[in-house]
Amino acid sequence: MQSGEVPEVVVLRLPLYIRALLQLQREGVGVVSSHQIGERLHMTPAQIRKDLSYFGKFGKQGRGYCLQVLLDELRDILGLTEDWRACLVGVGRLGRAIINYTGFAPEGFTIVAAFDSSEEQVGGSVGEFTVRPMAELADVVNNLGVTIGIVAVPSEQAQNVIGQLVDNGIKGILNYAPIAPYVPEGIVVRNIDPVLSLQSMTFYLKDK
Amino acid sequence: MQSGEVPEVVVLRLPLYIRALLQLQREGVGVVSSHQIGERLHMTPAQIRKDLSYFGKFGKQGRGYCLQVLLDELRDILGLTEDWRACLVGVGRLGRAIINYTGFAPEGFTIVAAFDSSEEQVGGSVGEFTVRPMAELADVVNNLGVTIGIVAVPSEQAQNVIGQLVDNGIKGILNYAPIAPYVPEGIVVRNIDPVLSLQSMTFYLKDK
DNA sequence: GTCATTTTGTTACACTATTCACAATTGGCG
DNA sequence: CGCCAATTGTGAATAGTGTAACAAAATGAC
Repeated sequence: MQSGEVPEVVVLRLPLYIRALLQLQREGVGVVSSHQIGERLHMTPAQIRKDLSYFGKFGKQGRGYCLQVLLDELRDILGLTEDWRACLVGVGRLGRAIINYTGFAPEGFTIVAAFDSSEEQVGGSVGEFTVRPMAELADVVNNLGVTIGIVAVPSEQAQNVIGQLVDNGIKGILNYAPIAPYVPEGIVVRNIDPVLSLQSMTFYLKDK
Repeated sequence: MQSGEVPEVVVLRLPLYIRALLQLQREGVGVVSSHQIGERLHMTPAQIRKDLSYFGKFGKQGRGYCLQVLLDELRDILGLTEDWRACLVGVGRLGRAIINYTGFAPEGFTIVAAFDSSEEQVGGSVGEFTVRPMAELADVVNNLGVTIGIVAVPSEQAQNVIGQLVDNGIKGILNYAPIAPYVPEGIVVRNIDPVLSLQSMTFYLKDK
């Protein structure tokens, strides 16, 4: 299956399906229908079936999907059987919160190094990490097998930092800075931006 | 202009335009073209013009947009001329990070109260706030003019907390818990979920 | 004042995404 | 065994989004 032929919207939904399946699994469900999944996620069953059909046939007519099989397939499709290593850049308030965030590890994402471009931070310790200078980026990428960079620096520095990450071989960027970064073709960016979310929310809240 | 006739994708992009305009303003630009905005955001000028056309005519042919006018118009469209008050529920690690986050205030979003459902947290202090019990929710909504709830509780509690917020008159939810919450018609939800972002990212990173 | 240049707002078109609807199966039950 | 109810996978229909292209208008040069 070539990534190119699967619409990105579909890929973005696959993790939701995994979530729903895990939830149902905890409740003891062993065989699951597109209808049940859709209920959890407030989506139509048709969309779920259509999305899955991009990757193969995983269900049985009249019956549904074997939960465990579908879960494994989805994890495989998304590459979640590997362990993914990330480095953090920026150990200010936000960066420290990200390092202490316990939601990444259970899903197979591990932060293995912390960087900062400010002299004052370098050498200090954050959680279990000693803060490294940006100069050690190449080392870390090559020796610790890091493929993902998490960016938590002020917006003025973010584009520059992202450039450095990419130049040193990072393939994916999780960007917490409020900018629309430029990256070369083939680099994957995901932006986390609660302010944007609030700013679009108010459109629907005003005049009420 | 009815909200109903403006596609949501368009509304989601408006805050980006504001961002780009602010950036250009800081650089001393006074008149701006859709091409310049598009450059900043890596979007086509046509899309920007089309999006703006849902709300009116703000530009001059041959010249572009008066930056300040367009900025004010966009802020008005999104309801960002008001000040928005939010309450936080959940003062664990994540909640504390959100309270200390400095990105909300400059954009007109203020957290005015902090809640927690655990007895141990209630009465304690977080930043400048004394943690309140959920029972005070109605009071706060009515007396402090809170319209937005920020949810930073464990996933098992999230749906329940969101239900309480909605029952007490909250209109918008910024949800940091990894669930797809159910809310009644008319309530606006935005989810912040970095794990989902990473899980869809790896689809494009694997096998490289 | 005229002309070349720029850039908007908008219409028409191409592309993408979602929903519908149904044949094909499956499993359970009497 | 044969029938009923459930549910998949998918092609066709519908709905939604983005892009291209252009007339109209504004500017500035000469």
